[in-house]
Amino acid sequence: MHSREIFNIVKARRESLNVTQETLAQLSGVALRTLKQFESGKGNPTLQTLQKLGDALGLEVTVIIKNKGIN
Amino acid sequence: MHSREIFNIVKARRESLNVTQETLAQLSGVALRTLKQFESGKGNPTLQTLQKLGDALGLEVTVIIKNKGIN
DNA sequence: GTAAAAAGTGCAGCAAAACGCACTTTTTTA
DNA sequence: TAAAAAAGTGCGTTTTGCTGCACTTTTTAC
Repeated sequence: MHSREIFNIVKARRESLNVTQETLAQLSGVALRTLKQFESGKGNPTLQTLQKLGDALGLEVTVIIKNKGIN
Repeated sequence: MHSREIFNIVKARRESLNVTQETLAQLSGVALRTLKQFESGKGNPTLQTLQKLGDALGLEVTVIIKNKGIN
């Protein structure tokens, strides 16, 4: 599970845009409390929630599924 | 939201391995009912649930986040 | 150094993801 | 084509992601 890394990217992006958690919450439709959880490294987000954050931050969120090793 | 496509990949993979929904449920730890929902195109999975299915199917599940357009 | 802004946290409630069960429908196979 | 296996569905329960509120801590700006 690499949700920690995902949250870090979201946070970095938000900061690089000079946007507060509160503003991002409003823009994305994800609750401030939820954002705070994510940025402090907790949580198991749904695809929909990730998508909302990505949309608001101008990020393209894609799930890649590929074979592991030889098949 | 491309969860539909993700579910299709999971289903295709399961079928190519000749594994039933029931067996995949056991192997992955995701409930049979939940799998059925997914494969019939419904649901908004968490990263953890996707990961469980990927693990059981020998698939690598990765979330890619990249900039949209010019930044 | 202090006030304001932003970020982090505990707690409780709600909505929905995940689940189990019983049943029906579709597909497979003998 | 009948029986068995697999897949799909309705419904109720449990679990947990998401939320709001109140508060504390940290960071920023004056």
